Amino acid sequence: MKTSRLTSNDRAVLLGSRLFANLPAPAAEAVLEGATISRHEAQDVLFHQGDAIEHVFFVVSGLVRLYGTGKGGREADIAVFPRGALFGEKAVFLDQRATAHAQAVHPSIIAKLDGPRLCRLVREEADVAWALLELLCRHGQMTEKRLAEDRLLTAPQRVANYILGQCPGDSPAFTFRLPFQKNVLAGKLGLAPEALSRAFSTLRQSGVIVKGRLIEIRDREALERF
Amino acid sequence: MKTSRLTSNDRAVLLGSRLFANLPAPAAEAVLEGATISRHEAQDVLFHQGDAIEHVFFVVSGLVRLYGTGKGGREADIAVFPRGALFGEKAVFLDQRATAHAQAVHPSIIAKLDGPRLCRLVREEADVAWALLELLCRHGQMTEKRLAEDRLLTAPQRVANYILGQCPGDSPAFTFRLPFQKNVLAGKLGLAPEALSRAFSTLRQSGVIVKGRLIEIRDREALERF
DNA sequence: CGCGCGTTTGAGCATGCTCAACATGAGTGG
DNA sequence: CCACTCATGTTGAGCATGCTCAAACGCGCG
Repeated sequence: MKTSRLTSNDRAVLLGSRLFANLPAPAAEAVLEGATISRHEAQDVLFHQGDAIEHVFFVVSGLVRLYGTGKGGREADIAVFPRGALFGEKAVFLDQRATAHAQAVHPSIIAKLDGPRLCRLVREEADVAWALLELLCRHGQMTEKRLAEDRLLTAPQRVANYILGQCPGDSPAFTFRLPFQKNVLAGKLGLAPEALSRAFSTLRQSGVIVKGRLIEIRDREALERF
Repeated sequence: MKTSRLTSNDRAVLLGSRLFANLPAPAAEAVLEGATISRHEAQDVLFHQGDAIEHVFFVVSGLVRLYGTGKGGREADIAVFPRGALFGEKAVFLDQRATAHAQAVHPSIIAKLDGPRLCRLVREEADVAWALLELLCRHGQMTEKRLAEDRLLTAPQRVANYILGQCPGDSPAFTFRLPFQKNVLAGKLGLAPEALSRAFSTLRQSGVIVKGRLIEIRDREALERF
């Protein structure tokens, strides 16, 4: 892992992300001031539970998973962050240590925003505060939704749900490409890889065809009924 | 359910809660401006998934649970809010409809803060924005922690965890009273009531004695090992 | 006293995990 | 371009956990 300054491409990705979308340019620039970039190989651990966190992390490219650990080295994914996602902000704002581990799933470029500086900006710049408030609300809702899903849905239902979440508004049939290995999807859905595989098998009879990372849905209705 | 203005006792509870703890008096007053109070019987539904939400809710007294529903009327608790807790804020700030149902578990007094007004205050008053940001961070962390627990811990482990969370810092033995029925605890922990009962049975051999709502822990170490 | 709710206990069952074997596929080097 | 290799994905069998359904229990309250 090595650290450097932002390239102009990095800046473009950052400024184009949801967080910055509704932020006036000066405020956005202020947030980026002092940010650094680091590159990580797949499997690199960005931080461990209990680490002191001094930065808010932003995925410029790649994929990062946030996970907790239990007895015997068992791991459970809490969230998976694609390009454009922000994480680590809760620990920073609460001035706490990390409550989970973070690991790069793909080779990743990560922007690190200066934590204390961001805290100050939040207190001073209403626009920044509002942007982060919205972001936290969205994160919170995602997590709550996932919690409810875990408790309500079977494996095939969760997978069906995920697939429907990937598909555009109303088309009855469509195809898309998984943005990561099935491995990772299984973790995200709280399933063992074998369970995911079997869930896909089950869904085949509802018109879901899986070829590698390509998912083809023939009958949206059937999926929704699941 | 009937609606009225805040009593001075209501104000006291609100101003003493975590949200207002670090808020200067004028800002706190501004937040409370226009708030109303409503009383609810146990089992009353405050709102359903999909309802338009115009208020941020605050539990002055009683207990409220937030839950999602699945096929066949199955329910899964997302959170349980005791006195002093705030909820509904995510839907309000994102200007969305409710993503879950809320139901009074005990007879409850609920303060309703005017949503649009609060949004405006957040944008104008840095103190208010910061207070809500912290609150959202705490909520988010709780939810994430629960998600990880669900996926990592068995029923007895979750119960042991809950018990340890209720106990003061370091005492090796202690006793406390459940703040609600076992029923509700089961929901909060994502268990069927029967599973909770059996978990308590299991924990008996680790020095946990349950008499009605009274929980007595003889050996804290044994619980942590679980 | 008896009704009703909350809790406990029991038995059977479904879901998903573990472990292991096997298949597939991508990447590497000859 | 093929062969080899390692990682990834699939399939199978057995098992553990927790859910469902049903019945008994206990306690509070009319």
